[in-house]
Amino acid sequence: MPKPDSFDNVTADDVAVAAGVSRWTVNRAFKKDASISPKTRARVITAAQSLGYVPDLSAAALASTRSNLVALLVDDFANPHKLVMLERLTRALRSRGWDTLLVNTLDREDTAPALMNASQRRVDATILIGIQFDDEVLATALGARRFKKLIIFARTSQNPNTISIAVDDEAATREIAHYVIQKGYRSPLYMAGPETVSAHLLRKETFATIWQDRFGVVPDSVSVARYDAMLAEKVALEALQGRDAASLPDVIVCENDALALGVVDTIRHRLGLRVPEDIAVIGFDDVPQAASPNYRLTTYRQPLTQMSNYLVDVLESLDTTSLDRKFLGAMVVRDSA
Amino acid sequence: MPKPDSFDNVTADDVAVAAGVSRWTVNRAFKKDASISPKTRARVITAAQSLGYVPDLSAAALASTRSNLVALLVDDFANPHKLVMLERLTRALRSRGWDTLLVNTLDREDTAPALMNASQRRVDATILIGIQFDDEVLATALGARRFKKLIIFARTSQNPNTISIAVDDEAATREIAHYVIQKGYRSPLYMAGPETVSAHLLRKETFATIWQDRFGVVPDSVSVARYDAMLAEKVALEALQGRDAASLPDVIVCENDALALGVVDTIRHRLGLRVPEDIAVIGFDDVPQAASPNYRLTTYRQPLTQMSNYLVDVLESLDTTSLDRKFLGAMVVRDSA
DNA sequence: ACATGATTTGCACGCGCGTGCAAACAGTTT
DNA sequence: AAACTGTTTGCACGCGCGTGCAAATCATGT
Repeated sequence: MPKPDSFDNVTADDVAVAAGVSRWTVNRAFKKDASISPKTRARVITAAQSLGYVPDLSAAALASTRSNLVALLVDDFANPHKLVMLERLTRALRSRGWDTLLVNTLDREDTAPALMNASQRRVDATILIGIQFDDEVLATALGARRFKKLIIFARTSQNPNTISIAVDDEAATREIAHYVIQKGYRSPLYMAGPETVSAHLLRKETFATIWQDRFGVVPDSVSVARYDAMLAEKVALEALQGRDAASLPDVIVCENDALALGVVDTIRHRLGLRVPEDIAVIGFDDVPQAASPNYRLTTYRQPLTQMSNYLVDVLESLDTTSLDRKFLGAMVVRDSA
Repeated sequence: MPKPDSFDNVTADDVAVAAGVSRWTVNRAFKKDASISPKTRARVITAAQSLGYVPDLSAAALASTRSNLVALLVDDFANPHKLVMLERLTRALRSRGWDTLLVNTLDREDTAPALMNASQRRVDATILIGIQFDDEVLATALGARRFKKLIIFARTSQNPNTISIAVDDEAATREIAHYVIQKGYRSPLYMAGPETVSAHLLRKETFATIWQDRFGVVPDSVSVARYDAMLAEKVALEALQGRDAASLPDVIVCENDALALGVVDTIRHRLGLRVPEDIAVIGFDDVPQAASPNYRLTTYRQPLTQMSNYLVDVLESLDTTSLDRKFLGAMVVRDSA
């Protein structure tokens, strides 16, 4: 049973004497594109392996201006899509040599401390994939110049000095709206998620605009305080129960799948109606469950892998500090609408 | 647009001159239980705030033997329970001052590099919540003495020099088995997940033993290569289709909810049968969807919050390097069995 | 063999803070 | 006022590596 103090610290110096080179040559051997001859590198690596040496990245971070570390600020854990995002992002980051600090933004008040926390670890960038941050906090963070890069992922931010990498909500919603119209639905209900101040999904507004342009009326809508299927169930029930068949919507367009799944459950199990025959449902994100034979949800898929890889590109570009990049996804038509 | 090089570095020295104290006093002011008078601490904090200073944790980690950082090695992202685990763990860790390095173990071969990677960041502990690591990798890691603590969370490991914090699988399975028996089911099918060498769920073995003791026969079982509802759907279909009613199981006991959800879908949508009338289903974990009106899954809930907090206790206890702690959960009876 | 240019190697200094101890200080007692 | 005790503050040194440049080495041509 090794005692904690027996934790050995093989440093580059140890490897240096073993390989008969200087300490700097040792570190060079572990650095891509470093000026070192293949022979010495091989010798150093061999010596390092026999000693069990690996470079200490936290010392490297201290000495240089880069850490190869990013902070990922997350909340909204009730949304199954978060798991997919986490997987895709960490995969892209790790496979290209970046480490990820996962920060659970505990509640709305914790956003500022969480940002601070990230900066204390010398991260090269802070990525926001939550929904709780607001303009004020963002502005403060940017004002303190503590962040090399502030990246808002999968949401659009109008904030300058901010990098946003997201799906083109307008184009996506246009596609959805046209599908709804083409399928002959005429009394839609839009179910939106929580309102965030600084980073936004333009879905609801876009849908409303398109609908109004076409039919002259603003479609009904409801809003759910969290992206949570169970909450969406409740809200949908409150919005729909007691209505007679004629006054029910013929389609419910949801801001994302988390909401849509709850809506489908309510339609079937609380209202005793059929999807899509009585009420159709459309989601957004194409979470894994959307494909289940139970839901067969018609939805819209974001190119998450592509977006994640682009994010790493941005990390590696030294100068980018402000950007608003949009990606096109694709509709996934199944049976729910 | 602030240039990257304008990234200011307020250090403790700057605060020291501003507050008229030494640099060490500044760092003490930010350290709990440090020997410093309330007055000077207040003065220092004020000066620090006006300068926008926060201690640099990566420098602190370099200078001391502790980093307040843990690595969390994850895979198995198809399992929705992972999201719950991530939330609970990061919440417990962060609210008690620990930061989390999220490492996506890309594939089985990546486990060793991932462990290495964690050690390069000077983490105080490495937590495994994935399922891909095997004995060999673990032994190597432990042999290299690069880890102060190796914690296996939500799985049991017989490996010495390892800390495992998990639910008591035997007790849980016993409870489930007794429920099955008491409800009158007599031809169960056990659906197990992938076999992992080093950390194990004792569920299947326990269930089989209990059943055999009671009825003298080993229950049928199938195994699914990943905790993935879609894959479970397929495996269940292959196992069940073509059988006549008499030879179908009356209950399918699943190693966890990820599998159980897929099984329910198959029973209903591929076989056209009812749950629980034709075939009952039992899961494990109580993932959020298990409560949906669509599934109403009977399952077993692990005390994740309690387990997470205990994990932090272990982190804070300096000497623990080997431990096997088990928690009791509770059955959640719904409609699926 | 010598000169030339290209490649490879070595090094002084600093990144920001922790450790452990010694010096300074404050508060109390006689 | 001196002596004593406990608290608060200051400091030399080191954690392991990167930066940028100078020195050394190598490959090549004449």
